[in-house]
Amino acid sequence: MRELVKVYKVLSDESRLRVLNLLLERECCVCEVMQALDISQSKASRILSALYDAGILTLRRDGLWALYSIDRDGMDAYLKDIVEATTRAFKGNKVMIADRERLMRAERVGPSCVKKMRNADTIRQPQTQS
Amino acid sequence: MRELVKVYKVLSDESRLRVLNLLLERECCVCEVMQALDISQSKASRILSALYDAGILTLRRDGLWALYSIDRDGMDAYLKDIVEATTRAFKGNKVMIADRERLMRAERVGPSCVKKMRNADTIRQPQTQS
DNA sequence: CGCATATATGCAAGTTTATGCATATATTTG
DNA sequence: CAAATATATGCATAAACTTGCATATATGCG
Repeated sequence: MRELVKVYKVLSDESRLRVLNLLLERECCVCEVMQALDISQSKASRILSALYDAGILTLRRDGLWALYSIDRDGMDAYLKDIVEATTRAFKGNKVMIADRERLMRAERVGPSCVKKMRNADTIRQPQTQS
Repeated sequence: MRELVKVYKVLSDESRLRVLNLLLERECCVCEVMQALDISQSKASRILSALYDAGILTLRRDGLWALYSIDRDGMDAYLKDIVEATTRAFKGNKVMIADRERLMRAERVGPSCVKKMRNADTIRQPQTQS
Protein backbone atom coordinates (compact mmCIF):
# COMPACT_ATOMS: atom_id res chain seq x y z
CA MET A 1 0.00 0.00 0.00
CA ARG A 2 2.70 2.42 1.03
CA GLU A 3 4.66 0.98 -1.90
CA LEU A 4 1.82 1.67 -4.31
CA VAL A 5 1.54 5.26 -3.13
CA LYS A 6 5.27 5.67 -3.66
CA VAL A 7 4.99 4.33 -7.20
CA TYR A 8 2.19 6.71 -8.13
CA LYS A 9 3.97 9.59 -6.49
CA VAL A 10 7.07 9.03 -8.57
CA LEU A 11 4.98 8.80 -11.73
CA SER A 12 3.03 11.97 -10.99
CA ASP A 13 5.56 14.36 -12.45
CA GLU A 14 6.20 15.29 -16.06
CA SER A 15 9.99 15.19 -15.86
CA ARG A 16 9.99 11.80 -14.21
CA LEU A 17 7.63 10.40 -16.83
CA ARG A 18 9.91 11.76 -19.53
CA VAL A 19 12.87 10.01 -17.95
CA LEU A 20 10.91 6.76 -17.78
CA ASN A 21 10.18 7.17 -21.47
CA LEU A 22 13.89 7.47 -22.24
CA LEU A 23 14.59 4.27 -20.35
CA LEU A 24 11.94 2.46 -22.35
CA GLU A 25 14.25 3.10 -25.30
CA ARG A 26 17.39 1.80 -23.63
CA GLU A 27 19.67 1.79 -20.62
CA CYS A 28 20.90 5.29 -19.77
CA CYS A 29 23.47 6.96 -17.58
CA VAL A 30 22.79 10.18 -15.69
CA CYS A 31 24.61 12.33 -18.19
CA GLU A 32 22.60 11.01 -21.13
CA VAL A 33 19.37 11.80 -19.35
CA MET A 34 20.49 15.33 -18.58
CA GLN A 35 21.44 15.86 -22.20
CA ALA A 36 18.28 14.41 -23.71
CA LEU A 37 15.94 16.40 -21.46
CA ASP A 38 18.16 19.43 -20.98
CA ILE A 39 17.95 19.31 -17.20
CA SER A 40 20.56 19.79 -14.48
CA GLN A 41 22.80 16.98 -13.31
CA SER A 42 21.35 16.94 -9.80
CA LYS A 43 17.84 16.81 -11.14
CA ALA A 44 18.64 13.91 -13.46
CA SER A 45 20.34 12.04 -10.67
CA ARG A 46 17.48 12.57 -8.25
CA ILE A 47 14.85 11.48 -10.75
CA LEU A 48 16.71 8.28 -11.52
CA SER A 49 17.16 7.59 -7.81
CA ALA A 50 13.46 8.12 -7.21
CA LEU A 51 12.47 5.71 -9.97
CA TYR A 52 14.98 3.27 -8.55
CA ASP A 53 13.60 3.61 -5.02
CA ALA A 54 10.11 2.95 -6.31
CA GLY A 55 11.34 -0.38 -7.67
CA ILE A 56 11.02 0.52 -11.33
CA LEU A 57 14.72 0.68 -12.26
CA THR A 58 17.85 -1.33 -11.69
CA LEU A 59 21.31 0.09 -11.41
CA ARG A 60 24.47 -1.27 -12.96
CA ARG A 61 27.80 0.40 -12.41
CA ASP A 62 30.48 0.61 -15.05
CA GLY A 63 33.45 2.52 -13.75
CA LEU A 64 32.32 6.02 -13.00
CA TRP A 65 29.05 5.55 -14.84
CA ALA A 66 25.77 4.65 -13.21
CA LEU A 67 23.68 2.85 -15.77
CA TYR A 68 19.97 2.72 -15.05
CA SER A 69 17.48 0.56 -16.86
CA ILE A 70 13.92 -0.64 -16.40
CA ASP A 71 13.92 -3.64 -14.10
CA ARG A 72 11.73 -5.77 -16.35
CA ASP A 73 12.53 -8.98 -14.49
CA GLY A 74 12.68 -7.77 -10.89
CA MET A 75 9.46 -5.74 -10.86
CA ASP A 76 6.45 -6.90 -8.90
CA ALA A 77 3.59 -8.04 -11.13
CA TYR A 78 1.33 -5.08 -10.36
CA LEU A 79 4.19 -2.68 -11.00
CA LYS A 80 4.83 -4.27 -14.36
CA ASP A 81 1.17 -3.77 -15.24
CA ILE A 82 1.34 -0.12 -14.27
CA VAL A 83 4.51 0.52 -16.24
CA GLU A 84 3.01 -1.19 -19.27
CA ALA A 85 -0.16 0.87 -19.06
CA THR A 86 2.03 3.96 -18.79
CA THR A 87 3.99 2.91 -21.84
CA ARG A 88 0.79 2.61 -23.83
CA ALA A 89 -0.27 6.06 -22.61
CA PHE A 90 2.98 7.51 -24.01
CA LYS A 91 2.28 6.12 -27.48
CA GLY A 92 2.28 8.84 -30.11
CA ASN A 93 3.07 11.66 -27.70
CA LYS A 94 5.11 14.35 -29.45
CA VAL A 95 7.24 15.27 -26.44
CA MET A 96 8.15 11.66 -25.78
CA ILE A 97 9.11 11.03 -29.40
CA ALA A 98 11.28 14.15 -29.51
CA ASP A 99 12.96 13.14 -26.24
CA ARG A 100 13.84 9.75 -27.64
CA GLU A 101 15.30 11.31 -30.74
CA ARG A 102 17.43 13.61 -28.65
CA LEU A 103 18.56 10.59 -26.66
CA MET A 104 19.78 8.89 -29.84
CA ARG A 105 21.96 11.90 -30.54
CA ALA A 106 23.22 12.04 -26.92
CA GLU A 107 26.73 10.84 -26.26
CA ARG A 108 28.01 9.15 -23.18
CA VAL A 109 30.15 12.07 -22.12
CA GLY A 110 30.14 13.25 -18.53
CA PRO A 111 28.16 16.16 -17.12
CA SER A 112 31.19 18.44 -16.88
CA CYS A 113 31.51 18.22 -20.63
CA VAL A 114 27.86 19.07 -21.07
CA LYS A 115 28.29 22.03 -18.78
CA LYS A 116 31.17 23.34 -20.90
CA MET A 117 29.07 23.07 -24.03
CA ARG A 118 26.26 25.01 -22.39
CA ASN A 119 28.66 27.77 -21.32
CA ALA A 120 30.00 28.01 -24.85
CA ASP A 121 26.43 28.57 -26.07
CA THR A 122 25.88 31.27 -23.49
CA ILE A 123 29.05 33.06 -24.37
CA ARG A 124 28.42 32.89 -28.07
CA GLN A 125 24.98 34.50 -27.95
CA PRO A 126 26.07 38.15 -27.36
CA GLN A 127 28.32 37.96 -30.43
CA THR A 128 25.40 36.89 -32.58
CA GLN A 129 23.21 39.67 -31.21
CA SER A 130 25.59 42.66 -31.45
CA MET B 1 0.50 14.02 -20.85
CA ARG B 2 -0.80 16.65 -18.48
CA GLU B 3 -3.79 14.34 -18.09
CA LEU B 4 -1.57 11.39 -17.22
CA VAL B 5 0.24 13.41 -14.58
CA LYS B 6 -3.09 14.39 -13.10
CA VAL B 7 -4.18 10.76 -12.94
CA TYR B 8 -1.04 9.66 -11.16
CA LYS B 9 -1.22 12.63 -8.82
CA VAL B 10 -4.71 11.70 -7.73
CA LEU B 11 -3.68 8.10 -7.20
CA SER B 12 -0.61 9.00 -5.16
CA ASP B 13 -2.38 9.31 -1.84
CA GLU B 14 -3.50 6.63 0.56
CA SER B 15 -6.91 8.14 1.33
CA ARG B 16 -7.72 8.57 -2.33
CA LEU B 17 -6.73 5.00 -3.10
CA ARG B 18 -8.96 3.82 -0.27
CA VAL B 19 -11.87 5.75 -1.73
CA LEU B 20 -11.22 4.23 -5.14
CA ASN B 21 -11.30 0.82 -3.49
CA LEU B 22 -14.74 1.55 -2.02
CA LEU B 23 -16.05 2.51 -5.42
CA LEU B 24 -14.79 -0.76 -6.87
CA GLU B 25 -17.35 -2.36 -4.57
CA ARG B 26 -20.25 -0.15 -5.61
CA GLU B 27 -21.57 3.33 -6.27
CA CYS B 28 -21.24 5.58 -3.20
CA CYS B 29 -22.44 8.92 -1.98
CA VAL B 30 -20.23 11.33 -0.06
CA CYS B 31 -21.71 10.41 3.29
CA GLU B 32 -21.06 6.70 2.81
CA VAL B 33 -17.43 7.37 2.01
CA MET B 34 -17.00 9.49 5.10
CA GLN B 35 -18.54 6.78 7.24
CA ALA B 36 -16.57 3.89 5.78
CA LEU B 37 -13.22 5.66 6.07
CA ASP B 38 -14.03 7.79 9.11
CA ILE B 39 -12.95 11.02 7.45
CA SER B 40 -14.46 14.51 7.43
CA GLN B 41 -17.20 15.50 5.02
CA SER B 42 -15.07 18.07 3.24
CA LYS B 43 -12.27 15.59 2.81
CA ALA B 44 -14.58 12.95 1.36
CA SER B 45 -16.13 15.48 -0.99
CA ARG B 46 -12.77 16.76 -2.18
CA ILE B 47 -11.39 13.27 -2.78
CA LEU B 48 -14.39 12.30 -4.86
CA SER B 49 -14.14 15.54 -6.83
CA ALA B 50 -10.47 14.90 -7.50
CA LEU B 51 -11.12 11.38 -8.77
CA TYR B 52 -13.92 12.81 -10.89
CA ASP B 53 -11.70 15.54 -12.33
CA ALA B 54 -9.10 12.95 -13.25
CA GLY B 55 -11.72 11.20 -15.36
CA ILE B 56 -12.01 8.10 -13.19
CA LEU B 57 -15.49 8.65 -11.78
CA THR B 58 -18.91 9.66 -13.02
CA LEU B 59 -21.45 11.56 -11.02
CA ARG B 60 -25.16 10.90 -10.83
CA ARG B 61 -27.46 13.08 -8.76
CA ASP B 62 -30.43 11.72 -6.88
CA GLY B 63 -32.12 14.49 -4.97
CA LEU B 64 -29.67 15.80 -2.44
CA TRP B 65 -27.32 12.89 -2.93
CA ALA B 66 -24.29 12.92 -5.19
CA LEU B 67 -23.66 9.36 -6.27
CA TYR B 68 -20.18 8.66 -7.59
CA SER B 69 -19.13 5.51 -9.37
CA ILE B 70 -16.26 4.30 -11.49
CA ASP B 71 -16.74 5.44 -15.06
CA ARG B 72 -16.06 2.03 -16.59
CA ASP B 73 -17.51 3.01 -19.96
CA GLY B 74 -16.36 6.60 -20.28
CA MET B 75 -12.72 6.09 -19.30
CA ASP B 76 -9.95 6.41 -21.84
CA ALA B 77 -8.30 3.07 -22.64
CA TYR B 78 -5.03 3.85 -20.89
CA LEU B 79 -6.90 5.01 -17.81
CA LYS B 80 -8.86 1.78 -17.72
CA ASP B 81 -5.58 -0.15 -17.84
CA ILE B 82 -4.21 1.86 -14.94
CA VAL B 83 -7.32 1.43 -12.83
CA GLU B 84 -7.31 -2.30 -13.51
CA ALA B 85 -3.67 -2.62 -12.54
CA THR B 86 -4.46 -0.67 -9.38
CA THR B 87 -7.34 -2.99 -8.62
CA ARG B 88 -5.04 -5.98 -8.86
CA ALA B 89 -2.57 -4.26 -6.56
CA PHE B 90 -5.32 -3.89 -3.93
CA LYS B 91 -6.02 -7.63 -3.95
CA GLY B 92 -5.71 -9.14 -0.49
CA ASN B 93 -4.82 -5.87 1.22
CA LYS B 94 -6.10 -5.88 4.81
CA VAL B 95 -6.98 -2.20 4.95
CA MET B 96 -8.93 -2.38 1.71
CA ILE B 97 -10.88 -5.42 2.83
CA ALA B 98 -11.76 -3.80 6.16
CA ASP B 99 -12.85 -0.63 4.38
CA ARG B 100 -15.19 -2.57 2.14
CA GLU B 101 -16.70 -4.32 5.13
CA ARG B 102 -17.30 -1.01 6.83
CA LEU B 103 -18.92 0.23 3.65
CA MET B 104 -21.37 -2.67 3.70
CA ARG B 105 -22.44 -1.61 7.18
CA ALA B 106 -22.65 2.09 6.17
CA GLU B 107 -26.11 3.55 5.69
CA ARG B 108 -27.11 6.23 3.28
CA VAL B 109 -27.76 8.80 5.96
CA GLY B 110 -26.45 12.33 5.56
CA PRO B 111 -23.30 13.78 7.09
CA SER B 112 -25.16 15.70 9.79
CA CYS B 113 -26.48 12.41 11.13
CA VAL B 114 -22.97 10.96 11.15
CA LYS B 115 -21.77 14.02 13.03
CA LYS B 116 -24.43 13.50 15.72
CA MET B 117 -23.40 9.87 16.16
CA ARG B 118 -19.78 10.90 16.56
CA ASN B 119 -20.69 13.47 19.19
CA ALA B 120 -22.69 10.86 21.07
CA ASP B 121 -19.60 8.65 21.14
CA THR B 122 -17.51 11.51 22.44
CA ILE B 123 -19.96 12.31 25.19
CA ARG B 124 -20.37 8.70 26.25
CA GLN B 125 -16.63 8.05 26.68
CA PRO B 126 -16.13 9.90 30.02
CA GLN B 127 -18.92 7.84 31.60
CA THR B 128 -17.15 4.61 30.66
CA GLN B 129 -13.84 5.90 31.97
CA SER B 130 -14.81 7.29 35.41
C1' DC C 1 48.94 9.17 -3.27
C1' DG C 2 46.66 13.03 -5.83
C1' DC C 3 44.05 14.62 -9.70
C1' DA C 4 40.12 14.21 -12.87
C1' DT C 5 35.56 13.02 -13.39
C1' DA C 6 30.65 10.94 -12.82
C1' DT C 7 27.24 10.72 -9.54
C1' DA C 8 24.97 11.65 -5.08
C1' DT C 9 23.36 14.67 -1.51
C1' DG C 10 22.81 18.56 2.29
C1' DC C 11 20.74 22.77 2.47
C1' DA C 12 17.75 26.64 1.52
C1' DA C 13 14.12 29.02 -0.98
C1' DG C 14 10.14 28.70 -3.51
C1' DT C 15 6.09 26.14 -4.69
C1' DT C 16 2.52 22.93 -4.25
C1' DT C 17 -0.57 20.08 -1.67
C1' DA C 18 -3.65 18.56 2.21
C1' DT C 19 -7.05 19.53 5.43
C1' DG C 20 -10.03 21.57 9.11
C1' DC C 21 -13.30 25.08 9.86
C1' DA C 22 -16.74 27.88 8.50
C1' DT C 23 -19.84 28.97 5.10
C1' DA C 24 -22.02 28.83 0.51
C1' DT C 25 -24.90 26.28 -2.77
C1' DA C 26 -28.52 23.43 -4.20
C1' DT C 27 -32.44 20.43 -3.60
C1' DT C 28 -36.48 18.70 -1.20
C1' DT C 29 -40.42 19.29 1.64
C1' DG C 30 -44.07 21.41 4.06
C1' DC D 1 -41.09 30.94 0.69
C1' DA D 2 -38.60 28.95 4.74
C1' DA D 3 -36.47 25.19 7.03
C1' DA D 4 -33.77 21.11 6.70
C1' DT D 5 -30.18 18.75 4.75
C1' DA D 6 -26.36 16.84 1.44
C1' DT D 7 -22.60 18.48 -0.90
C1' DA D 8 -19.16 21.93 -2.43
C1' DT D 9 -15.78 25.41 -1.60
C1' DG D 10 -13.02 29.74 0.20
C1' DC D 11 -9.58 30.54 3.33
C1' DA D 12 -5.75 29.81 6.35
C1' DT D 13 -2.16 26.98 7.97
C1' DA D 14 0.89 23.19 8.15
C1' DA D 15 3.27 19.69 5.82
C1' DA D 16 5.47 17.85 1.78
C1' DC D 17 7.73 18.37 -2.45
C1' DT D 18 10.99 20.46 -6.06
C1' DT D 19 15.16 22.23 -7.52
C1' DG D 20 19.48 24.88 -7.93
C1' DC D 21 23.82 25.51 -5.87
C1' DA D 22 27.58 23.99 -3.64
C1' DT D 23 29.94 20.20 -2.03
C1' DA D 24 30.70 15.34 -0.78
C1' DT D 25 31.56 10.66 -2.40
C1' DA D 26 33.48 7.24 -5.22
C1' DT D 27 36.10 5.41 -8.99
C1' DG D 28 39.89 5.27 -12.36
C1' DC D 29 44.42 6.59 -13.73
C1' DG D 30 49.14 8.18 -13.82
